[in-house]
Amino acid sequence: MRILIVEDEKGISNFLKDGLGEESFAVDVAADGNKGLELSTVNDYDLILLDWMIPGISGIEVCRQIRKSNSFVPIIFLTAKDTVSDTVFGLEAGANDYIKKPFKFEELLARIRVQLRTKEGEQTILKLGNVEMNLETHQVFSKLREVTLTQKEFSLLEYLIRNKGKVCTRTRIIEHVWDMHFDSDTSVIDVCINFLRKKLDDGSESSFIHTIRGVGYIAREE
Amino acid sequence: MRILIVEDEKGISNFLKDGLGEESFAVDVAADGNKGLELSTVNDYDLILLDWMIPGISGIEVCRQIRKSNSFVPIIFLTAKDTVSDTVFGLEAGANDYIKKPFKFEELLARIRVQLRTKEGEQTILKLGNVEMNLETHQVFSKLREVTLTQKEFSLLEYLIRNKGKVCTRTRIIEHVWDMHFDSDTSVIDVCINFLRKKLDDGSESSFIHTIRGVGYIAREE
DNA sequence: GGAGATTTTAAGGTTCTTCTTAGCTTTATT
DNA sequence: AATAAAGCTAAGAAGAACCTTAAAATCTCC
Repeated sequence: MRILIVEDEKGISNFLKDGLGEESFAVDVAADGNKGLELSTVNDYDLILLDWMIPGISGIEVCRQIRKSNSFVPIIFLTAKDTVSDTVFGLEAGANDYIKKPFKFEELLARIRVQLRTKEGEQTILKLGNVEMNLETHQVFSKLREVTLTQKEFSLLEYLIRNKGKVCTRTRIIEHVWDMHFDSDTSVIDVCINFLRKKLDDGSESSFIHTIRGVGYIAREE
Repeated sequence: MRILIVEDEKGISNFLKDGLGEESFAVDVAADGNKGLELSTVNDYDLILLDWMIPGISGIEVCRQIRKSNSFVPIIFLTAKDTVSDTVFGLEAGANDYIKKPFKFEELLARIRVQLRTKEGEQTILKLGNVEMNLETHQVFSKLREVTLTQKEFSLLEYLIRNKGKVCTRTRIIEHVWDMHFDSDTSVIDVCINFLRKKLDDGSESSFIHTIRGVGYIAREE
């Protein structure tokens, strides 16, 4: 799960980044509106935390722009104000929720979970054949035995399983899991796939991650 | 499906070439305006990606020239700028769409698909007689039995089936399935057709890929 | 700041794809 | 029936893509 924080006050953004990191979200931070908008177009976030008052383009305008580009990513406003008109403005601009500063971290977390749940349809467990991954606890089981995966391995597996039955091209994988955009000459994917297969396959059996030569990989049952 | 990329930054053009290759497009690259214009007159592309700022003739001028020669090939501009006037200029010069750098690869892909009118969901499965190909999973079935094809075999089959009932001349096949650097005096097609027939036909029956002597091939039911 | 873990790079080996070649078969023409 | 042209097939060479491993670089957490 990947979250973008658009917030100029270093104190708050660090606090959020650390807190959310501990909850095992991948977190990016943008310190102003322009940067925030750019990151949100380039990357694929599961949720965006947007401060109302930021340098550059205002939060509300960032929100409007994102919606204009046909993205339905959940957006939660962080606002110091609490007037009715502001709230209305925010929701009209396409926000899903807002929280008034100062807030308790637990409360924010609860609201984030609400947004992600409606988006994911309560899906915290992904399954494919013998492999089961719990997104909340970050645990992975293969044939009921627990397997320890690193961050990268975990996201790669998550991407493959979310797209099970479809080919994941190398380019798509690099974009979604590594967040690289114009770097085609790398073999990180091969290595990471290698690790995954080693950790998840029980020796004899052939991998459920199939290679499609010249294209990419696909996760398939059976 | 064949695409021309006119782009001087090696990093970007390589990235695009690889990514589109994985989506089973045949891709040519031109590093400047003159080369781009030349290739576009010599070859028959299904779509052109045109960078705005390139050495030699500018992207916009290339676009104008192509249109002047009465070609209606879809053109998508890659642009770093985003002012209204630039967009207007581009569209006036005859572009069909434009995308602002930096962009997500999949967004570009979506726009390409729109131009080629092969929207996802509509055409992910191609059928002809007993043969069925799923473009998303890269799987091919013949009489319900799965068959493994290589990249080239896959693209060739795709081209034949997309044009089912029509004669595909050798020249067209070479142009659309292979990329440039090809002398006409080669028998790659024969060989590839041969493989396809072997893999897809169940022995006794005659192939659904018919040879038209002196012209090319045609895929026909029954 | 250092130890350990993670991630990336690099290189060699292996496998698979693609292309070429060449001899053979079919078809068309005289 | 002979000849030529076009296509078919098989086998092998060249090349690309992938796998594997190890070591280097980077990140994390005391």
